[in-house]
Amino acid sequence: MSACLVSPVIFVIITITMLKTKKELRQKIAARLSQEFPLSISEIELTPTPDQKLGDLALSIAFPLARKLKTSPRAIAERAVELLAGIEGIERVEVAGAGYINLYLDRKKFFLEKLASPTKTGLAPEEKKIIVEHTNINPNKAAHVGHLRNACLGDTLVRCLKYRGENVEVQNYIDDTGVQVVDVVFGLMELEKKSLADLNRIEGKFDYYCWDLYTRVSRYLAENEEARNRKAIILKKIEHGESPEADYAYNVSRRILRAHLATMKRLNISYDVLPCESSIMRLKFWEKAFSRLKESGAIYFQTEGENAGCWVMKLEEERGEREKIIVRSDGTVTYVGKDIAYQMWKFGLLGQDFYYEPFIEEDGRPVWISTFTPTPYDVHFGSGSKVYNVIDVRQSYLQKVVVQALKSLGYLEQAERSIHFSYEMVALSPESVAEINVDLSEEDREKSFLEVSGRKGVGIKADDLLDRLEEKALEEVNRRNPDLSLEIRGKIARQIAAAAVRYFMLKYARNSLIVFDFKEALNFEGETGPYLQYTAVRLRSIFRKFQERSGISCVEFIRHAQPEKIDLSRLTEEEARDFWELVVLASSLDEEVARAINTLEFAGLAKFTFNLCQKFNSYYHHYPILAEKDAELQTLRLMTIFFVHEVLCQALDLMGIQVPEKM
RNA sequence: GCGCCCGUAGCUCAGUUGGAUAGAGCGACUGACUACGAAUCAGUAGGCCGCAGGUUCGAGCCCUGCCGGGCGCACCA
Repeated sequence: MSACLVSPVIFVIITITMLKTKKELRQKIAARLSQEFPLSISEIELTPTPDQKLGDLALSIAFPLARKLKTSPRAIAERAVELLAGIEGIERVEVAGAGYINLYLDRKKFFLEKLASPTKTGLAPEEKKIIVEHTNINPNKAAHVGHLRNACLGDTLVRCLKYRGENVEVQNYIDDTGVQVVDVVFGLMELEKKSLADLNRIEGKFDYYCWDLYTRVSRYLAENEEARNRKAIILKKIEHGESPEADYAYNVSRRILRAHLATMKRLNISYDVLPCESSIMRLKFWEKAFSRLKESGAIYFQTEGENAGCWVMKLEEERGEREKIIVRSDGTVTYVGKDIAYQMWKFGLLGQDFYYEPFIEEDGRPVWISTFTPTPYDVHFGSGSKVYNVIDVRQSYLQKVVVQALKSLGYLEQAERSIHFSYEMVALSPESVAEINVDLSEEDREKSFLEVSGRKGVGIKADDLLDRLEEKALEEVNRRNPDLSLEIRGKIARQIAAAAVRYFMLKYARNSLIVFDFKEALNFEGETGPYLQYTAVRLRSIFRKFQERSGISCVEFIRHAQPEKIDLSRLTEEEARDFWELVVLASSLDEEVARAINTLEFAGLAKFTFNLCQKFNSYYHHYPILAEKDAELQTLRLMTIFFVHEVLCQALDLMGIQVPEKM
């Protein structure tokens, strides 16, 4: 809530005990109805009505009951209405249509309760410690838009979990010894003949430099078979920490990692710890996991067929003979194997931890990186009770293998609590590809969208996108607020650019493939991040002007207003409707967050925030606030938009969107 | 071939676990700034919810079969 203008706590005194949650209401309803009907609380579902005229909440239990009891739904609904009379906080109950039971809330009570604590009412933590792993970009090239989707989803999950009160640890796994890094090392050593000292003399954006080098190496390796053997030797040396190859890998991966962290910082995304694959290898996490997997029979040695000489695993619920190779015939472990060891460590099942040292400092707090040699720092990570892995849908099969390994080892609970937060990939529209100067094959040219490929250099770099957004935002800010200092204008432009990206990545359901298009991503109007920011800025502008004109802050003013004097019947029918719609919508943030976490669907949270802004903008357009002469009306409207503002700020914060001071 | 996902307005997408009259944004067309900020608002047009069956009081949502598209099924990560 630090992003907000005012404190969320207002001291409105409410004498009557209020209905805290929908759950309580359901319990009360169940208690009443079960006197006469065969019902349990799980069957009591309160859904919003399609129209405010039909009340606020609807029960449709009369339909299934009518079937069971062989009477008409209408008759049941009528009896139910009698039974439900006089529940606290419910003004009245009515039958509608063929047998819907509609509840009308006591508006004044409801509003005052919400105003007293605008955010954070019903949610409570459910886990001891939650680990969220996201971003995980190979440290061999610049971050691209696909990575942004991962990081935005992951970071929003983190923020929502923290809002629920969870203890969350954010991990960003660094595959610093994998083949992708090796490719770049190969390019530097073999193609460019650069010494380690030369590396440090490379000017400009190092991640961009490697982006190009990586595609060159990929092409070279595809064309030169003998070179692949030389690359394999480099890979082995890096895994065993031999000089100078390992030094190259270290140098490249750390430098690019810094670039990635800087990119994510532009989006207000940060991490607690950076576990490295090099640490997993050198501390022999895998060996430990391997012996356990062998003992339990989770994996077995294949002696015949095409997988002869490999350690393999089978997926339980899979038919057929398909085996997943965990250890190759040359004795080296595959990526999945390392991932199994890593997942075990996350749950604290290895009985061993990394060593850590500070890598960079963000907001006065160190971001720790794992090491394989002892350090003087007494910090520990891992040992979560629940783990979310944010990885795109293409890795579903491998994630299943990891979970299967936990199951086979007897860690059923941990297997149950290993959540693959999967989402569809980001592809590129032909128009966007045309802007980045890559030569495409005939085949690719035919497609309606193109998959991002680091190897081919097909991708929109995250920093390029952010730069373009900032540039465009700055133009707008310069035009609208020319009197602000250059520094402030720059800051606002950066905030707008970040909001545009974050909202863009969130507004699509996770199963929806995003075909990235510059025209859409660069839009600041309509359903976009800047629209949300603009709404919040206007709200604050009203509060600021209120204070300038009245000499008292909005919070103070509301604190001294006497709630019992609020008279909703003074509103016209139209205003009463608009007021109530706004209040009911704003009151559902908790539900939205709970749903987002449960379904891992953050598009709903994004749409909720957007709808709230739309409703507010419309309300604001219709009803004067500062210009309102009637003091009572003004107070009520001020209270209303104050409540909306609190909720809006909280929602924006959950999406990592900041509110600029001006726009 | 097997597995997972997706087909909703011209375009891009929502649709709260099966509820009442299918919603937004963009684009198109009309209107509204001597300002509580027009990055806004008010309005118009635009739909066999891929097709065909089924389940039931009720289906965009569940089941089956087609049609069309995407992804995965590496001793790559």
